[in-house]
Amino acid sequence: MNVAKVIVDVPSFAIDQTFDYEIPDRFTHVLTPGMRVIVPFGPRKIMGFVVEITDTSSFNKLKPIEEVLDLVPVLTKELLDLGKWLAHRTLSLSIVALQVMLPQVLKSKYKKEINRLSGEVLSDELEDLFQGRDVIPFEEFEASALNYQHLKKAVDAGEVQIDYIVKSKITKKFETFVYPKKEIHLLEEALHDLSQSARKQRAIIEFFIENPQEIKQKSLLQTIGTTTSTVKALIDKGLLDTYQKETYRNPYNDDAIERTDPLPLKPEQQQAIEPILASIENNEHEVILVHGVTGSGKTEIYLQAIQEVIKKGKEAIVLVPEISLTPQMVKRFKGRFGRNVAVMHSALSAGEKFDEWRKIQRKEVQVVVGARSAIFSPFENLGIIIIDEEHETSYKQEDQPRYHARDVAIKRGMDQNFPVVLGSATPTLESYARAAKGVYKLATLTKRTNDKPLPEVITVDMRSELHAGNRTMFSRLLMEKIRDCIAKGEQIVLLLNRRGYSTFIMCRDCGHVKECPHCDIALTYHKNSHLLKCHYCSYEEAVPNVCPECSSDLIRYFGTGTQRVEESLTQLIPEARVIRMDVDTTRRKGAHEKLLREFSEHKADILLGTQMIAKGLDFENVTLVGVLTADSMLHLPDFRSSEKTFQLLTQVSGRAGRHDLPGEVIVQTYTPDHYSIELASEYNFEDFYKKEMAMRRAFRYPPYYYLALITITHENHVQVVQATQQFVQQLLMKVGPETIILGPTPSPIPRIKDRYRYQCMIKYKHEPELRTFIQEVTNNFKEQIQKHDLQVIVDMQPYQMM
DNA sequence: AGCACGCCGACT
DNA sequence: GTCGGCGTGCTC
Repeated sequence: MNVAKVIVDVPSFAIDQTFDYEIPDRFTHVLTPGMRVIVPFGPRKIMGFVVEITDTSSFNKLKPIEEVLDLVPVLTKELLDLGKWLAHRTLSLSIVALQVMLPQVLKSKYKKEINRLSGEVLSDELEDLFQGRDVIPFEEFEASALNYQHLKKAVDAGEVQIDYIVKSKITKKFETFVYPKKEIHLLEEALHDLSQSARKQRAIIEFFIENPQEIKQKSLLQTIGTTTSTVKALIDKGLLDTYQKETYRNPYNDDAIERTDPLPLKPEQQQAIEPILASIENNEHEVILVHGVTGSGKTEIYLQAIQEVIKKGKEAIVLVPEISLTPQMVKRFKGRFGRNVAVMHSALSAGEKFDEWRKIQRKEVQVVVGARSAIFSPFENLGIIIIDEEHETSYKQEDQPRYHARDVAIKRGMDQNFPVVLGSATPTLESYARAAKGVYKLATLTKRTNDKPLPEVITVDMRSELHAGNRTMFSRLLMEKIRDCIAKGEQIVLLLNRRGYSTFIMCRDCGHVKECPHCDIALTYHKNSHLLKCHYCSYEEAVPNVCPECSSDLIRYFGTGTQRVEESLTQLIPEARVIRMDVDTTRRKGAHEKLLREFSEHKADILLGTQMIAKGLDFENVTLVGVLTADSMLHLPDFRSSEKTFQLLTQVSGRAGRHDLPGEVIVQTYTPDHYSIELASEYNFEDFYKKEMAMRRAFRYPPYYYLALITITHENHVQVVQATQQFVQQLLMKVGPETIILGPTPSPIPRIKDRYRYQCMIKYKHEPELRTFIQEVTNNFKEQIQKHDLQVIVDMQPYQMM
């Protein structure tokens, strides 16, 4: 018998295994592993992935597969294996691991319908519900006053039947094409017969006599300057016809991008590319860390390495942090490889993502440039994976499956024998330490390609500003420099490092801070809507006029949102034209690019923004970069806070003076002596690395120790504390003596959406069975999880301590 | 997850 | 008696 092993779309602990199904004869020659199918599961129908095809099953009665959704597998053999590995690595459900590799539109939706069987007479109540229709959505029944018994009777009597529908969300895009239905000489004849007054119709016929091929209706109408009514008239006359053709959406207009040629490499670049080329040449897996200062030409190295890969007929994946932030980056790749590039990015619509994904699946491109999830691109002949800005935290997915794209890249590289290139001006300590140990190869670029020195960094101690009576957020030096700059017609980038801050409201009399009633976190004030919102649940409320605690009307708006900075900036320097970039001003699609374009066209003097302006931007005319609050991250409960501060300062400094004009950086801080700020201002990565490594060693953090974070949540405070305590105790009995388990402690946000959160942190050096142990202990809580709604969240390499 | 089944108290 | 609420167990 033909048997398919299927991972079904039920995200549950108890269902996390394959289920066997019989393959009906009509599918035997069609069905291969990696395809999606619809299978009966209990009383319902659901989607599942075929992971294996065999001829035996230990079950004696198998249900048949209902339907096959794909003609070509959506997951390759490699990706199926990768999914298995991913589920194990991140301790997540197989179905979740497989789903994450596919574009959103391939996920299924389920619907329940009540179908009336022909010829049957229903009860008056049911007739009312159907209102003459044959099928109604199940929700209509649920919303009605009828009870379930009533429906069941009708089902048992064979009057109606409940159908379970699997809906695939595929949205292919179609465009209308117009083509001549008659031969040219017949068209010429028709031209004679057409009335002289039908000028537009004549124009169209003349057009087709010139170019008798099909043409996109849209462009035809544009060139002629008419509307569909004209085309329709000609169709009615039998001269033309139209049809719908599937097309790709084109979010980036490739044709407008100018092609570029490889640039000659400088000696340092040449040295850096050697090991990469060697690894490509020998089909040998190798991780190469390219540590290069900003402007040292890392991208050109990537481009030329990819060129080599393409020459061998293989494919390349390039990961970049957040692509919409760097349209310049996309342009560089499209400029070199043209239509051979697919772009995968979170700002694309679901349909656009699907189109790009299909270009990869159909092998129409050899290069993918994309954000984190592009690491799962279904290439089958990979020759290289490049991760640019390797230190970026966005490569770690913060919900299930909690994977790090770097780990996935290295796994694919090892299995398929190709190099993985990690590039950064500020590598993570983990990667740099591995390079130092010789696990990775290290290539260092110390010179900028334009031979200009890195901009000078001046730190300003904001404490002495305060002592001198300056209570604004701008130091006197920064003000002076900004005015200078504007006077010279040069531009400024101002970074407000807002992480760790938010705008909240506080009563000045009693100190009361308005918090979310469902989460233990201060509500954030949104000026546009004049509402207080919670960033963790969807709660929002109006801003109170008086303090709810003490009825004082002295309510103060705290924190330093970009809006407030913008306001005080325009107060201090009225002539400054400011572009503000933050979540509020970039929410709309394309808003990002628009703001950046305006700035590059010098429609503003100052670009003010959060982290999103720190990366990858390149403006000729920017000579001054100001960091308003360099230390706002330092005090967060995060062992990486020094590293993140160092990285951010280095990145943002690289934004100044990239071209002919020399640049300058002003860093405002309350802790000018902190090593991450001091060393970043000297561009001294080596010393920072040594210093930070010593700290990590002392406090037993990565890269000396591995981490795992277990968070347990429940509505009841006492139960969470108890459960977490038991979890820690049970785990302690299993792990080795070297392993440290900290906790239980409340999570940094102790309550979200009315659920209390406790966590424990595991620090370990060598614990090969840890995953099994965690699974075993979690299993002991099975009952509490299934019956009492206890939640256990495991994060194997946490980046955020929440 | 989501569905059916079955037990139990409540209600006209 | 019948209705509906909730706990339990199962899904190839």
